[in-house]
Amino acid sequence: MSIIENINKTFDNRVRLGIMAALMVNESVDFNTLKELLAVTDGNLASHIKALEKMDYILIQKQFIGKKTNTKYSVTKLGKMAFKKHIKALEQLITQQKKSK
Amino acid sequence: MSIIENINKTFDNRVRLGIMAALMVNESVDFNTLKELLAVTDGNLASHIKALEKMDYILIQKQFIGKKTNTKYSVTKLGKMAFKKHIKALEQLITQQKKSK
DNA sequence: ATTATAACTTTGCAATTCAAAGTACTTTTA
DNA sequence: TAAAAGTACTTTGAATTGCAAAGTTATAAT
Repeated sequence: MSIIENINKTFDNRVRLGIMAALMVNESVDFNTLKELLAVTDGNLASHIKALEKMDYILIQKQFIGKKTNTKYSVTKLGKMAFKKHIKALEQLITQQKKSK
Repeated sequence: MSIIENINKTFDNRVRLGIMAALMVNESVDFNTLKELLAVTDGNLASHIKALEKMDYILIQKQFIGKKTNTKYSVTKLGKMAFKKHIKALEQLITQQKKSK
């Protein structure tokens, strides 16, 4: 059993990690807020969002704010579990003990 | 200022993250131990090691154990700093507060 | 009617990742 | 002593990923 097998490949990327982190601490975050937060182009953001949605880690909700369209995202139960597992794996990785032998 | 700018791109990869983690808690680790620990092919490991060495994050030391060649690696001061900064950024990312407004 | 905003999709190139094969050198084994 | 095996790579090549830029659709403001 390798020490890195619990590290989720989906979260290898900084943008996806950032999206997930933002959604873990906020009930929902919209497209432009994420875009600003992560300093990425909209095409790039959209593609990472798509990747997370494909994994069923996040949920897309389209709405209107006044007369403007607004798309917001939230993390699913599965996404929460996956992210927590990832963080735990990172912690273990970092705090692992020296192995003797 | 983006919330992900302190996340080090070099550590986006699980293998490199694993190498660094192993070297942070062990004074040195040799090639075959890393290979086993991370469950990668030797070519793949060698290339990730090379990438870390190129950044001056790790140091290569060749020696003999008995009659066998043995290559071991250790983390440099720069590597330690970079890794710690990365971990700190991850922590901040995860524990960030809801921003109002 | 033109311009702007939102949230994309498409395109296409560049960088990354990885396994597999090849290499050089040494050592062990038959 | 010839063949096999181990160490630590390098090289090759193909697949995947990442990204910016441009294009798209639809509505809204001017």
